[in-house]
Amino acid sequence: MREEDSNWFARWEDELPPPEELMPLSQTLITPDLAIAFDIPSPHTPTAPPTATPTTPNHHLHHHQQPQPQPPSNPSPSHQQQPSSGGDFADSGDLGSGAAGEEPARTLKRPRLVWTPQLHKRFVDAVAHLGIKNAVPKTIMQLMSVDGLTRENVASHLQKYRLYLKRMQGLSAAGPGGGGAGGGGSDAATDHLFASSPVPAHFLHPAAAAAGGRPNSEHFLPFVPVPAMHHQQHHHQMAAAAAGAAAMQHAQLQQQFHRQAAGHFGSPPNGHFEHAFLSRQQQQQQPQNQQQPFNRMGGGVSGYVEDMESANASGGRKVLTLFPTGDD
DNA sequence: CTATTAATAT
DNA sequence: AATATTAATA
Repeated sequence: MREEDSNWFARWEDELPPPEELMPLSQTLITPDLAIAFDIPSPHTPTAPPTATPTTPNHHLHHHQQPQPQPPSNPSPSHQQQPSSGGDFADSGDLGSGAAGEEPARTLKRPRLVWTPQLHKRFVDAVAHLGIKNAVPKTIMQLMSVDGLTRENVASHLQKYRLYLKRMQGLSAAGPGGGGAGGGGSDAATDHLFASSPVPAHFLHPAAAAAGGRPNSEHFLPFVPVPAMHHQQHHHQMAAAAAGAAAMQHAQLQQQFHRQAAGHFGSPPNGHFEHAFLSRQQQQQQPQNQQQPFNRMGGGVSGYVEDMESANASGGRKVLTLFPTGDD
């Protein structure tokens, strides 16, 4: 137990690849152009959209970072969204009456971020590396270097993560002595995702860490090898990846999901996954056009992941799934 | 004014 | 339930 404490950070670097090697993390941003092209509607129907047209989960939006007006250079025919049977474009008709006459297209809403175990791991590593003190959203986000990740994303996750930690501490301290039924488990269905990554000891036993060895970096570790974001604007640029690589990732992801979130969208009859990933995508400044040949690969992988789940009353939900650096 | 956290909404 | 968004506060 203690030993781990002593070297937990010795290997963190091992797990966290330097930015130089920072594997092509990927970001998953919807392509505004695509959306616009498709006339993604912004149904101002706050009250339950009708039955059909689930593809219009948009309401209003207002905030931050979305890379510049994504170069429309993506008029590419990569419409391979969902091979739903031919001519399914029918639904793009005029979805949401509002679409016409409004220009919500410009302001696109970002798909929900899906915290994959990998992402979460990066998160935990970053938090651990920073130490509870500095583990604030912004810093974590920077350390994670996951392009596309926003501060709010991290903040939200952090909030939940803290709750999880607390829950664990409570259980640990008070002793699960309860019958077990009411106590709630630290693993299993209660915290599926969180349980998948080991929580650094100091997080659970801050006292012990402080009292004994204090592996907390807190002051050393120059980290932040990340390009650094100066303002609050990221630039996302899509780079075309090798089709093979992308395909592989795709396959991997599917596998992963099958074993990890198998209960989420793996098996449901109406659950489908159409995940795609990008490749290199750090914050770089590039001419606003110059999009690579994009993913016109045979597989049909898009630069972002767009998945709709009709399992929710929310209607269509786009899911953004970032991809981990591949170290794991 | 910006970032963080807590609360709340979807 | 998992994330997002808002509100209040530091």
